[in-house]
Formats: sequence, C-alpha cells, structure tokens
Amino acid sequence: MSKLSQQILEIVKDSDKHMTAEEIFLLAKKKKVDISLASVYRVLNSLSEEGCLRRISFSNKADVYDKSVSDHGHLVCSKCKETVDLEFKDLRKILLKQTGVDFDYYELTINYVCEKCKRLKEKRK
Amino acid sequence: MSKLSQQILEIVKDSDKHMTAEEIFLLAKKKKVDISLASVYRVLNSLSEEGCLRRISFSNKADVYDKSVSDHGHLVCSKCKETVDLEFKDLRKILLKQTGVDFDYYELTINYVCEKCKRLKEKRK
DNA sequence: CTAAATGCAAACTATTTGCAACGAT
DNA sequence: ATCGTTGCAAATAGTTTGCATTTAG
Repeated sequence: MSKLSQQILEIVKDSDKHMTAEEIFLLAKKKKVDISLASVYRVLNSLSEEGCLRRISFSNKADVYDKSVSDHGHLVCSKCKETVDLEFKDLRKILLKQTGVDFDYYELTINYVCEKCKRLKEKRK
Repeated sequence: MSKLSQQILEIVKDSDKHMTAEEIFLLAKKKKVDISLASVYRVLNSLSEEGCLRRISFSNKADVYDKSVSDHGHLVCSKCKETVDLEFKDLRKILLKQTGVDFDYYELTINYVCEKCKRLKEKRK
C-alpha cells in the first residue's frame, strides 16, 4: 500500500462522516497531503476493493465512502440526504437464514423524510 | 398522467428485470412508443417521486428502475452486478422495532460473488 | 387560452482513463 | 531496469436542463 493510500485511508478512518471523493480530496489538501483528485478516486477504489472501506451509492448524489466495513445500515432522508448510521442486532443472522446465501456484506438504506424536511414540505403547501 | 408516462410505466411493469433508463428507452422504441431519452428520464423521475416505481443506485452502474415498490431486497453480484429479487419475512417489522422510525421504504442490497464470477476469479490466478 | 409535456441539443457532474513522468525496489 | 503510482488533461457515462414547440384540457 502506497504512502498516499495510507494517508487517505487514515483521513477516512479519522472522520465521523461519510465523505465524497471530493470532500476527501479537500480534507487531504487541508491536511497538507499532496494528492490529485484523480488519485483520490483511484486510491479509494483500491481501498474499497481490498475491503478497507465501503463505497456507497445513493440516487442522485455522489458516492460516499464509509470507514465502517462491518455490518450496519443507514437511515437517509429522501429529501436532504442527511444520513445516520444504524446498528442492527442479528440482522446478518436473519438474512443468512432467510436467503441461505453466505454473502460478503449487506447495504441497508432506510428512507424516510426527516423532521426538518417534513416541516419545509408543510410550509410549501 | 400523460399518455407517455402511462406507456413507460406499463413497459416497466411488464418487464421482469430491473432496467436502466436507456434500456427502457430502447424497449419503448421497439414497441413503437415514440419518446426521447430525455423524456424517459423525466418520466421515470416523476413516476419514482409519485411512488409508482423505485429508482435504485448501485455503485459504478447506471441507476435501474424497479416496478416493485413493496418491501423487498436485492442479491447482487459485486463483480457482474447480476441482480436477483429477494423477499423477506417480517423485515419491516424487525427494522421498525429496532430503529423506532416509521420509514417510507428500505433498500436492502446483499452483496456476494456469484458462482460464475467466482470461477472466473479462480482461473485468473 | 393556459399550463403541462415533449424533443433536441447543450450542459453538467461524477468518475475514469491514457499517457508521460516519477519513485521505490 | 522494472513495475506500480501519480498528476494532468481529456474522455466518458449518466443524467439533467433551457428553450422553442406541441399537446391537452
């Protein structure tokens, strides 16, 4: 693993948020890590493939990278896309039992409309 | 709902696969439905927002549209992206109980490597 | 007559890629 | 000397948008 790969991985691991490639790039810049955006993409792709990170897609938005590669889900507001991590008890076990497939990982996104956006919607009426 | 919207919806509902906007566009053409690609996108967006269809994103691939708007998940091969629908018993209930959030819908993607791709991988070694 | 829907081409965004230069082994 | 890594610019892919035109009510 190259030095830049390590630094990028560290940046993602140190953050509490899911970040887009662009956000990671900017944060790297701020931390004086000298890397181009193209390389950020390349490095993030490698890291995801190696299982050090997880790449997540939401409709209509740039992909984000998640430092947590263990089982968990996301609660996402359909309007503003704000995302909260969710832990589930025994979900892997339940899915395994119901599908019979020994899978690598699951991506569970629960869509709802957050309070903020609900209120906005009301106002617009 | 415009005539074209209805026709596009019908095309999606009639198909057993998840299709990309492009695939839907081509299928429409074949069925002599005269519509531009831009309008296919516009129509699919409206239909998704109205809850008649569901738009699904996978990393690295064009979004697909799912005729099934009821609770279900997808088993996706990480390599070839081939997708199979999955039904889960009581999953909504379980998620509701564990999160306490009365959500609109969930998107559950289970990632694995299908047999075909597993064999390919072996060969490459 | 007005508002909504459409086609076309252009714009846009996110992401990937070709290539030459660089760096470590 | 070789091979993976990088930066840059260009390419690509998917999707959206502005605008003039058509269509439906």
